[in-house]
Amino acid sequence: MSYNFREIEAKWQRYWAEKSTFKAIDGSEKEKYYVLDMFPYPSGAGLHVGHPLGYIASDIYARYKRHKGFNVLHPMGYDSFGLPAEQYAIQTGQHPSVTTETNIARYREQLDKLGFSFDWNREVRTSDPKYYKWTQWIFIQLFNSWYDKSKDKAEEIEQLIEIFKKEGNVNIKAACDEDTPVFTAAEWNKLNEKKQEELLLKYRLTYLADTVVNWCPALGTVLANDEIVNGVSERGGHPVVRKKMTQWSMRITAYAQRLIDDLQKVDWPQSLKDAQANWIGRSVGASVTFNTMPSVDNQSSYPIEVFTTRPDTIFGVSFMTLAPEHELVSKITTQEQKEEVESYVQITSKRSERDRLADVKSITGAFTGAYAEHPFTGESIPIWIGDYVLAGYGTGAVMSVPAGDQRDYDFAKHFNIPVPNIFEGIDISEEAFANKELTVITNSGFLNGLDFKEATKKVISELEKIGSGQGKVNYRLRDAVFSRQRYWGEPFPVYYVDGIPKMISEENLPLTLPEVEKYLPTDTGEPPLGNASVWSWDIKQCKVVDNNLIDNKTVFPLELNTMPGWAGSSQYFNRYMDPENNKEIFSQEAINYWQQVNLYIGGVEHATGHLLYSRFWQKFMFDKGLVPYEEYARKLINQGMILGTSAFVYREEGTNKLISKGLINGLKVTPLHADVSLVSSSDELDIAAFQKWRPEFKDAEFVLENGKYIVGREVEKMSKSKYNVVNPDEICEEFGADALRMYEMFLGPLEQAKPWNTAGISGVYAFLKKLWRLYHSGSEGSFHVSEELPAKEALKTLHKTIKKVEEDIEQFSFNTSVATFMICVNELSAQKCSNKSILEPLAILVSPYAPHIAEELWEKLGHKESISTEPFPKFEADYLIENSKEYPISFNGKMRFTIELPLDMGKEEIESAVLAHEKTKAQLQGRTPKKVIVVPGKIVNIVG
RNA sequence: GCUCGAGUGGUGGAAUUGGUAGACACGUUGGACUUAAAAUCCAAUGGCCAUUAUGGCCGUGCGGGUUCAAGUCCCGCCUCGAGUACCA
Repeated sequence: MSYNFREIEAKWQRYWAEKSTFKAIDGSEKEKYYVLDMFPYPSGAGLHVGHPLGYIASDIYARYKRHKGFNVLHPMGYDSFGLPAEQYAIQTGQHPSVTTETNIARYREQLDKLGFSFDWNREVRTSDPKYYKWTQWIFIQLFNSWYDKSKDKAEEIEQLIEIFKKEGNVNIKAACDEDTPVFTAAEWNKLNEKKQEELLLKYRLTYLADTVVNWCPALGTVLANDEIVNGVSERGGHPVVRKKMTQWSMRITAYAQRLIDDLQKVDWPQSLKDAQANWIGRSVGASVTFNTMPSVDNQSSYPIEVFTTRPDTIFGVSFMTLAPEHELVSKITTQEQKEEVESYVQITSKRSERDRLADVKSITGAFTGAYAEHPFTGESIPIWIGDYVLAGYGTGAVMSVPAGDQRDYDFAKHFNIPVPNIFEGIDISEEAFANKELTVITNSGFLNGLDFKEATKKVISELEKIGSGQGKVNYRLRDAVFSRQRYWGEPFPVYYVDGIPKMISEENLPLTLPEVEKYLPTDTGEPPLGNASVWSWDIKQCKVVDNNLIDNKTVFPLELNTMPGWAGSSQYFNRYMDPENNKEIFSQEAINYWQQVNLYIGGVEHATGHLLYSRFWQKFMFDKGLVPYEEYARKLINQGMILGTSAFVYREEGTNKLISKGLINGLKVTPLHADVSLVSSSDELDIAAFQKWRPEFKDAEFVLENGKYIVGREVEKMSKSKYNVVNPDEICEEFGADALRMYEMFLGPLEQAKPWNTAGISGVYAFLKKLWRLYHSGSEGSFHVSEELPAKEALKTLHKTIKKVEEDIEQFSFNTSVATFMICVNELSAQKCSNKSILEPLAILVSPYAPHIAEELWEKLGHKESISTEPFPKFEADYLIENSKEYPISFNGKMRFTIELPLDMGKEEIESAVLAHEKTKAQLQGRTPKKVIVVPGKIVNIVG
């Protein structure tokens, strides 16, 4: 009987599905363990071999944990809202839900072939109304909350209203809009409802605001910062422009500090934590207000607020710079400078973001003609505008200290502005001195002689005294724009009364996505939902619930934007705990049992997107008392990308000749991608198949070497457009899912990017066949195990393997455990081992990696139940005959000797041997011997 | 520029965290079985030198250092990759 993986794999996949083998039990007596994968967006291209890498790793770990006696939750679902299905709809008219359904079916089929132990009963889809009901629900909770900075916690908006009624907002410390006015209780109570609502919007955790957004005309939508790469859209590479729009935003900045601090609570890769901390970009400094000086043109004085990390250098200010977009620019510019300033503002606004980024070197700016008063010296400081100051960071204005900042220095030199030196003993004739640790301040009034720390402290207290500033922490992180002008996303549960947003009542959720005629913006430029005709009907239904606000006659407009891609993915991990619940987002029993994700595996590309937003939502839910942990994923691993090995043919320029790689020798050639499936493992191109694939080369001349056309190779990202995609289905067909699973693990460390090479799979395939043969040592390869007691040697091999495999899995070194299995099977084969007491535990060991073959062997060993919850074999050190170890000791590279001794003994032996050696050596060198100290198991230390 | 990370055979990668570098696998070469191929099995495989078996020297990006002992630790470079970018 040979290893027929096709039959075996189909059989066990059917068995698992029928018996619901991997169903996670809510509230089981067993200890819980939650293993989560980042759920995929079901794209039309299907899976390539790179996609399942993380899923295989998590599956191995989940299966291992089941063997270790845990009640494992290992769910899967789909992030099924998204742009590609919508774009396909625009092109073809096919409803995105149909496209999505088809793609999901294909994904499911591909996933099933790989033998994952997912609990499919818990599947979620973000585009399913039963699911997005709860995405909308969270949105409402955010809308009804504000952030109390004094408690560092989200609170009910009702509570805020009560405070406003009693004492206004003077005592409130909240995360709110910058432009929130101060008001008293009396003033609040006098306001009409609309005005009150407008003020409340400045406090709500999700709010409507005019924001400058990244507008992508080609995609017809707004993009978040993390959806833009190098100034163009991540998807499609279209240009992006800045545009002002009214949008929903999420007040994630309220949580900036907690998002940084709590990184300490999680076991995540340091690089990912760094990326998040950088993205949030905390900087400590002060906010300082400079007042403009009244002039002939301008009698009034305006305050200009700046943020600086170097308040200690305030006496070195020789000018101020505003971003060209700063709102004060038009107000303070003098008649004389008007023309120059306006033309400069014109030029900079025309420059695209991309140009601005590309051109960092050239220094541009214009003088406004206005001056500000220095808060301490009273000197007049010229106010400039320059595009090196960004409107979007801090206050869009800086106090320029050329002595301490290189950009200010360059600007000053370029425009002949003085550069006062405020650093003792530092030469600033060539460049600015930005190292704050290494100097003391001088020429700075009351700050003279102080270092950075002391001066900063002192200046802040002085600023506070004169009311011109205070210490401040600034974050790079912006509030997250939450509106998208798309069809295929969650509708907002929002309607408008007199321009004021209202939430649809919770019992009326979900507000389902309506049908539309076309998926493009309306003729009047409204988002695609504006095309829906059935929404007014929906609204009338709402009256049943919201009868105070909606009657049969009045139709209130609904929000026409939809939510962004990250909305649905910010809560799915908790929803898996209780996915069918239609009354609550999840029951308290479910969340209290499953608590949080123990292991989360996914790609690092979500570092500043999904992984940040979902932490924010979790913290909010924690504040609301809905979840027991402030962080939802205790441990996270980023699996590395599997890269493709692209193949190239080389066309000689200006000809239709394709030159074999070895014959290029300086010829001018254009490399062209060739589909990797047309190339043999020895890099030979199948010319006939290639011509069929690319009819334009039907008449091309192929210049061969040794009768072959040899392609060039290059490692690139695996992608359809590079024709280097390897399909897992084909691998499964040829070698089986078990071989694919083991090979993906064998390729290299989980977290590292590594190139795919199909040829290498023969090694693990041969291993599986050898493993099979180990259990089929009977005549003609029939199944045979012996009941005899195993040889010592075999026991040693087994226990060595148990130890290593367990250690490897715990450390996620799956690649080395595959090697361990190979060694194990080779040794057992050589020993002609067929003992049941060896082969039974071996099947369990292999089972997380190659579950199908393990189940089959387990059944043949006479077991009726699935192998999946069999206890993991116990390692017993006694079986390792290897209870002594050789300690090599070499001195000077010349003398070399080895001591063999038991592991836990032999201190004296080592000591005396080393001592003897040391004595000889000391004698040779004519000195007294050093003391020799031997640490058991840790070899030797010599102390002088 | 800044912040992380990595450089080991022809290739992917091991190395008990300071203790015999190159496990395991691919590839290559030779052999067995076969009419042949596939499959399978065996042997060799870092480089150089020597050879009658035994051996010798060099070797983990480069240059220093610590140590009896360095791929591993320290200092200074080089190269590549990822993230971020006029962040005040």
